[in-house]
Amino acid sequence: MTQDSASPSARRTELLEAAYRYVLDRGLTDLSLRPLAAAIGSSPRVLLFLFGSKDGLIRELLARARADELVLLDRLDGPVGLAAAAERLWAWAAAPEHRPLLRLWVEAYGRSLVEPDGPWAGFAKATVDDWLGVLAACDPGADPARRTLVLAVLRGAILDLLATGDTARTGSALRLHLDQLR
Amino acid sequence: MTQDSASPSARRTELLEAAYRYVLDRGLTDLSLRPLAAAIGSSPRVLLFLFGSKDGLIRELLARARADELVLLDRLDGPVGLAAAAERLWAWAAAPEHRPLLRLWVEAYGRSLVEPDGPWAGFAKATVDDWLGVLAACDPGADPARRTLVLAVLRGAILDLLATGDTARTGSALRLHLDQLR
DNA sequence: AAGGCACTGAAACAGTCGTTTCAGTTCCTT
DNA sequence: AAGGAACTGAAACGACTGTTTCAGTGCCTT
Repeated sequence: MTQDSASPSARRTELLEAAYRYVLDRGLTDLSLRPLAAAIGSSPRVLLFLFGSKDGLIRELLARARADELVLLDRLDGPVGLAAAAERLWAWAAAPEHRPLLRLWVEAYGRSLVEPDGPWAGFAKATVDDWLGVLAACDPGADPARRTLVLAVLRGAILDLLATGDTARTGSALRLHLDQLR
Repeated sequence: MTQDSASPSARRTELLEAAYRYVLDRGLTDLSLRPLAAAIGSSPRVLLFLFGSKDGLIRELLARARADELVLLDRLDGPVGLAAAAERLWAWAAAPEHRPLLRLWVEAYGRSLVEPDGPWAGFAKATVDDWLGVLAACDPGADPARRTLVLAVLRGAILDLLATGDTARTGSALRLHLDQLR
């Protein structure tokens, strides 16, 4: 009757991609099947058939967003050092075209803290581990506190940037930290 | 018929306080009038009468949360220096009893980024300004980039702490930054 | 005593929600 | 030709949403 995530049929991935673009600028919180289906040329019936439930769809959307993030993280897996890694991560995060993804990220992060059950479960923790893992790969043998600090600076600067749009101020704060880092 | 925020009647502030405690551990996103009213010994009718609308209630709840935060910020208004201010702010943020407030804060922050209209409007920007203003008061004449960096470290560490609960690692990351700061 | 103000209960309104039921398509395999 | 997947449309289900209508309570002031 329904279908789980094991068989990513063509139509399924096509609709997931369309839904992903949809939530990137409308957010996940008020997501509703009927408006979503209408916007991406489908129907609630089909979405439910392909994803099992709304929660199933949301899980896939979160996984899709995380995949977008991991594509970036995989591009700097060499042991280039903490400062260089932070510099490249910030260059990516500060790019205007990635802002919808970062907004979605903050939304899902907050949601998974308040509502530990449901499809959000573990999202916040998972992304912390993702980033810390990459930073560890970039600078093996470094102090975990150092990695945690770099991650905090990046995340805090992203929060600031998303709220104020002040690329200059947030960027100079980050550069200040990079200087302290070497 | 209804009543605006100009006259904070006794019953009104009493219910607001009860509702505030309620959202502190259930979150704002799935807030619904009937369950809320039942939990705090009221009725949807009364909440709507006292706050005008659900959005009005949410606005008041966000203002209430921000007030809680400002109480803290007001306690260190002397020009004690950036490092000392950061140290005290972290001591406050890392305390377990403030975790519900911080969770609520992240939730509202993310929501106000995705949905710039409605009662959330401007919440993220407002709290950035709040904190930056306090840091400016603690260390007048300092480089704005320095203040932005300190704020980013605090916020990033809070995000990490909320997701992982790892007080030791986040705390040592923050102490590392404090050392670099002096 | 009378009027008005602050508050409240019960019920209904119109709308949306996720999900299900039933009934088909289309297409590929045997 | 037959059968079974994969997919789809239309409509309904029950539950829930914020909000409104109507009808009251008490209580304080004049």
